[in-house]
Amino acid sequence: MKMSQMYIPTLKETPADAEVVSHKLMLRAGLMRKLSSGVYTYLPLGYRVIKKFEDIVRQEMDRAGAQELLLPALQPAELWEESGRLKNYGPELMRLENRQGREFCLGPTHEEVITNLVRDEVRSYKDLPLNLYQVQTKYRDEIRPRFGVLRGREFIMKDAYSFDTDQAGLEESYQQMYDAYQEIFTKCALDFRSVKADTGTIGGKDSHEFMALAEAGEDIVVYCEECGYAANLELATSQVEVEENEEALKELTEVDTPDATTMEELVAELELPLDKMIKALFYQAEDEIVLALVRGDYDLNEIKLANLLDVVNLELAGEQVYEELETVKGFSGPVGLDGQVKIIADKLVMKLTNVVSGANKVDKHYINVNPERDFTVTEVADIRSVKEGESCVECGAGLSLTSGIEVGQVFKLGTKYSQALEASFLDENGKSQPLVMGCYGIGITRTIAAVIEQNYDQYGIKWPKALAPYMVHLLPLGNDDQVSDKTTELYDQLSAAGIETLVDDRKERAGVKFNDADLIGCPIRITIGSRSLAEGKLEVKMRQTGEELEIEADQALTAIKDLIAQLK
RNA sequence: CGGAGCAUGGCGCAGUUUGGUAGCGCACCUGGUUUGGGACCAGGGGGUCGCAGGUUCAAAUCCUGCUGCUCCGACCA
Repeated sequence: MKMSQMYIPTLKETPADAEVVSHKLMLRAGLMRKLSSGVYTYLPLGYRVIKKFEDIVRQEMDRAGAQELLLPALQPAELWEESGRLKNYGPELMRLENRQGREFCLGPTHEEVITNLVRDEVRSYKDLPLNLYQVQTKYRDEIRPRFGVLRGREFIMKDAYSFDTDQAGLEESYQQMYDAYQEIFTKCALDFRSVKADTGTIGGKDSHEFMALAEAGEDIVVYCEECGYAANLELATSQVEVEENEEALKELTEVDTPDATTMEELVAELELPLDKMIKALFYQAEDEIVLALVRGDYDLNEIKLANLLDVVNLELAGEQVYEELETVKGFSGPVGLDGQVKIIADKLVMKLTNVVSGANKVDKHYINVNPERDFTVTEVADIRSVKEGESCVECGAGLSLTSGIEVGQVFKLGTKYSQALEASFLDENGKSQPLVMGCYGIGITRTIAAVIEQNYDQYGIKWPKALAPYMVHLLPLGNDDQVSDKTTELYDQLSAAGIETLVDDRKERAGVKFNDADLIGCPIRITIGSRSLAEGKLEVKMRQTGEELEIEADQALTAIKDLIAQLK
């Protein structure tokens, strides 16, 4: 393709509102433009990359036995009412109304629609297993879109749904998808990990996320180098050694702690370490009030708490809760509240001796608080977030934490949707059974951004072979006839060989062409200049490695094929 | 939703404090010179200063309301 005929609006300056690398480079390299917050137009070059990735995904999905279809983005709200998610999905769901006042939503995911389809069409176990997928634009009414395409209101996703007769079938379908995902992300040369994950509002039992490791990621991956354990921080667990404390129990005493409403202030006021304190947080867990306790040096893990309580909506309690329980924000604690409210304590809290907690009075805390003696709890559980260096539950080695971008997730849904939407089939005995489902998503646009986050330098993008918009970028320099003849000849040869090639035939100076080539990031750049051409040579620069070499002009095609074979 | 900020030509910004006929760089168009890492000279086009009110002889500038966007937080398949 000739650059003079293609719309590739590169930017010399970085747009002011771009924060992360992938966002900046996608704008600068002319891959996309913003229409409004979290909504982007994909320009020809960007759309090429998207199609490249979609094709890899399609190829692997088809290979795994899934069939492509296309479901509507516009969905009737009743369907979501039926599954119970109209409420549970909450404000994230992009809702709209037509002129008759009929309610619709724009699909953030398609469990309802696909289940609705399948319940009408699949009657017999003979039709199963079935795996259907689509590549589609999804919508989420994000409170705050950010990081370009990493968190948008509109984004492209591949989603697949499997239907099986029983749990064993689901396990198999799940494994097939899991393996396909490994294949897909490996082909993109992504540095990724599959991790155990929470299922959130999608629901279901087991789930894995595929995480591209990158600074810009909004998720935290906890992993063990020794045994390969890996989980999202949302549900990661660890072992923590606690020394048996032989200390004698001291008398519970109320002390003055003026204005010490945070853990840090309390540490300063009482001159005691964080691990000698109990952090007490009130939560509104749907209809119930819960007091959650963690050791002072830990963060409470809300996902773990929500899962333990089996609620979808969990948020920090409001002012009226403190009034009802006659306690004070910043000075709350479990002493005296047991029996009045459900108290969930982290395991580590129960091992504490003579520690500090709020006295439920303004400017007062208790010292020498002891679990069991001074308060009892409803339940003891793991509700803290793992910290770096703690021991792996599988093998005992030290755990590491790193940030990741979630590029894919697989779920064992089970019968959640098939029961809610009454999607069943007749088994061998003529008995009606709910379909056993799985669902499997890949964020197409997000993966592109993740790939850029892992492959760039100060000059621009360094595309891996599989996603490069063009494999070869020809840069003819000057308006020498020999140069343009050689360029045309090589372009024709490459095209005939099926090698996608971009030719910078613009009337631009060398510097402009070099800089745009670095920015766009095609793996192989070939400079055709009169200087080296006089010696029968072409200059090659490999974008991924920065390696520069010369090749014989009349053997160029063979040499380029070899170079392509070496690319990652 | 809480806090902060921004909105001036396609992009990046100055001008707003102290009201007086809208400017710079890049990009774009024309001509010329250049031509291997974002050229130079000369000329040129392009802006209801986010929107709506108000104050004033006079508003990009002051006041009120609204909208959009960005950042921090909360939230988040």
